[in-house]
Formats: sequence, C-alpha cells, structure tokens
Amino acid sequence: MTDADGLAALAAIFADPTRAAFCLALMDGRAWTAGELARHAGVAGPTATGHLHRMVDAGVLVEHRQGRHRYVRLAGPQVAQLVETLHAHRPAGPPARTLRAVTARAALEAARTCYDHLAGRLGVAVTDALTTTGLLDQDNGFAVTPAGLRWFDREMGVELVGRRPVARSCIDWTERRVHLGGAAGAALCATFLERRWVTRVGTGRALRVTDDGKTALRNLLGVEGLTNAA
Amino acid sequence: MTDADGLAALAAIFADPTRAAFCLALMDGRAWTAGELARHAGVAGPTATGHLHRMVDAGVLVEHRQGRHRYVRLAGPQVAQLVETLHAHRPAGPPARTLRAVTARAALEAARTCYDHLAGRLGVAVTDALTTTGLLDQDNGFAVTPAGLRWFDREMGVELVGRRPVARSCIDWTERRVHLGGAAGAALCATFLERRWVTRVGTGRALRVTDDGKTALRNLLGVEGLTNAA
DNA sequence: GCGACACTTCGGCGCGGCCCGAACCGTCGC
DNA sequence: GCGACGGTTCGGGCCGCGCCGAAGTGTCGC
Repeated sequence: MTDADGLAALAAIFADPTRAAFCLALMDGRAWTAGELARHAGVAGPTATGHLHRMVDAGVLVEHRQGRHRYVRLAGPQVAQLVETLHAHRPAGPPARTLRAVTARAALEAARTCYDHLAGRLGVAVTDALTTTGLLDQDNGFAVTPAGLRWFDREMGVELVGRRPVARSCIDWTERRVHLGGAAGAALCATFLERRWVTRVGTGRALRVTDDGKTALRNLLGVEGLTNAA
Repeated sequence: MTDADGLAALAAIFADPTRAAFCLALMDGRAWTAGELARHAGVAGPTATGHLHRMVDAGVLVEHRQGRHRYVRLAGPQVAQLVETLHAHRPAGPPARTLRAVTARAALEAARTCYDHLAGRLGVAVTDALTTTGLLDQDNGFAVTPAGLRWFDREMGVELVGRRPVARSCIDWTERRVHLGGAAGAALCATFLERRWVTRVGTGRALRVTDDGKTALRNLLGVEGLTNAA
C-alpha cells in the first residue's frame, strides 16, 4: 500500500493547474524567480510561495536564493522527462481558438527547448541529421560514435567526456519522435544559442532560427526548409 | 494555460492513493472486477465505483460488463508505461518493516509481470539472453532479428507478424534496466505461463519460476541461478 | 537611514474530493 | 419466484487544499 501512496504523492505534485503551469514554464531549463512564475500562472505571491515550497520538498524543484530573489528550476533531467511524458499523454484538449494561441502553438511546434536541449521540428531534424553519421540508436538512448565525438569537438567546440549519459533520447511532444537529449543535446543547444543560430522568443520555450542559423544548419548538417512560426 | 490544465487533469487521476493502488493492481495486465479492486485497496463498494467511473471517463481504464460483474483493465500499454514511469520516479519510501512486506517485495524483485510481459530479475535475464542473438537494441526499443523471429516461431510457437511495435523496451522498476515489452514480450510471457514455466503467486503481479521453468530456461537460453523469493 | 521591492507568514474563506451507510437495481442460482 | 450477491445511486460528513489580503521580514538602491 505504501507503494501506491508514494505514486499518488508524486502525481499530486503535478495534479494542480498552477503547479503544472510552473513545471511547463520551467521546462525551458532556466531558473525562474517566484514572482515571475506567479505572474506567468496568474496567481498571487503567497499562492506561488506555497506551491514552490511543496515542490521543493518533494524534490521536483531545486531552489537557489540570491539576495531578495528566490530562483527555482527543475531538479534534473529525470523530472523534465516525467513532465514531458505526462504532457505527451495528457488528453488532447479542444484546439486553440484565439489567434494568439494558434501562433504560440505553431512557434512551439517549429522549434523550442525541451528542458536543456532542442526539440520541435528543429530538434528532430538536427537529431536525424546527426544519426546518419554521429549517433547510433541504442538501448534506451543514443550513443555518440567516434565520428560524432570528433564532430562535436571540431564543429561545436565541445569535448564530450566524463559524465554519463552523454546522449539520451527524448520523445517529442508534438512530433512524437525521438530527439537528442543528455549532455550532448544540452551542449548542442547551448552552442546554438551562443552562436545565435537560434534565439529565444519572448519568455517561454519557443525558439526562432536566425538567418545565420539557417545557413549554418544547411552547410553543417544539410538541414533545409526550417520554417518559423507563422 | 489549457496545456497545464490537461497535464494536471491527467496527473490528478493518479494523485489519489486508492486510484494509484488500483493502477498498480491492474499492472498485471488482467481485468479485475470492481469488488476485487475495492477489497484490494481497502475501500467500500461505492467508493470504488466512483473512482472507476472517473478513471474510465479519463480514458485510463476500459471496462467490460459481463452479467452482474464489471471488469476493468488498463486502457493500453501507454497507460501501463505511464504508471511504471511514475512508479519508478516516486520518492523512495521507508524500507519495508514487516516480514510480510519484505517477502512480498523480494518476490516482486525476483520475477513479476509488468502489464503483459515479464519483468524483475527474470525479465531482465531473459531479455539479456535474447539480446545476444534474437534482439537488437534500437531507437526507442528493440528490433527482433530474423534469427529472433525463427526462435520465437520454433521454440515458443509464436509467429510475430502484423501489428507494431513488435518489441518495446521497458525500464524495470527494481532493476533499473530495460527488458522486453511489446507484442514479443507479451507473447513470451503468455507462453511461459501456458507451459507453466512460471506461475502466478497469489493474486498480485509476482511470479514463481517452476522447476520445469528453470530447466527450460537453462536449456533454451542459458539462464542460470534464478532464485525465488525467500 | 529610508523607502521600494521580493518574498514570506498568518488567518480565514470556500470549493471540491474522498469516504461511507443506506437504499435501490439488475443478475444468478435454486 | 425468491433470496444472495455484485454493483450503483443518493445523501451527507469531513478534511484537505487552493486561494487571497494584510501584515511582517529581509534586501537593495539612494
């Protein structure tokens, strides 16, 4: 019976619309302040404080106090994956009605971050391109080939060593296909942002591929025809 | 915001200890009657009825009425996987204290069903043995090799054709390793039960490997030293 | 120091969920 | 038919949770 209690306690963390909104916002992998989350979810300060306490106690979030700010972020990739899984299995709601919602959805489908790596059509396209030479599908994830290691080192300036798993697969919420996560995915995403091949749109998870980025993706990976959101 | 609502609504289904207990019980892949579930979870009839209605409406369970009985089972492998994921990520409770709980846990760790296929040390051992010849680790699951297809046909008397995915990987809750799910895993489990290589222990998910089973596993797959629960 | 600000604690309100007992409805066995 | 039985519906009690406004604490900028 205690097993069921534990499962229920974990599920309860995500079973409130406000806490779920926090989680989805934090899926961009960044640390948000309590106030930002409160405004994002449309609740008052005290309400956000209570939720954050509960989520930190449950180990779903970690906090980092700095001056008068309280930053929180997802506790790790396992949590991000759990959120993504729940998100993918959630009953499909009615399609978006307002223009604002439609364009936001389209932007997310085109390109976004999934915790700390690339997702959406962009993420899947990049992963597919890498799979031809640098990645091997493997038990429960990807393995980076020696050629892939060299590619990351030369083209991305990232040496993939040490901590495991270096590559993890993540099922995409909109595409329903796997894309690259893990340390390699995070490094890729960080490099793309650093070189301004992609830029964040607004405050959410959506990304926009820059002109430089389109050129680079075509030359480096042969990825074509990435359309932005309408 | 509607995204968060959907995620929360799905999580809420699992956020009650009684419903969670139902889900864990149903993880044996069989159909249970409302009364069985009520007794198992220690609640009264009306309470179980209410929960089952809610879970069926949410699409987590499917029901099948037969005479004065109402049978329910998990709606599909996706739901089973979601439950298994939540179960794996749940905060580790205090270790079992009573002798009864310890032996029950040990039995589950040794061998059990995971929805409709084999799990625990038995499931992992069988999967490992098959991986040497009959299975290939692959993107998001396993692929059955031609040799594997022949093996299933000749040794198990099962022709794996048609519906996909024929093989799926499932992360084990106790072993933290992948094991064989999908149609192939289900066929394997069904054959093992049919030939009485394994038998169900009590009413739960636990399995016991029979003497016949030990012999067969050693001869067929070279799997040794499967110990039963204490 | 002294406001402005981010966050927290406290108290209280109201909704919704979980649970049960009692009564009701269909099915099964005789 | 007529009990026994599985399941359901109804009604009501209860507790927990989510929410906020007001007041308090610590930090930053001047």
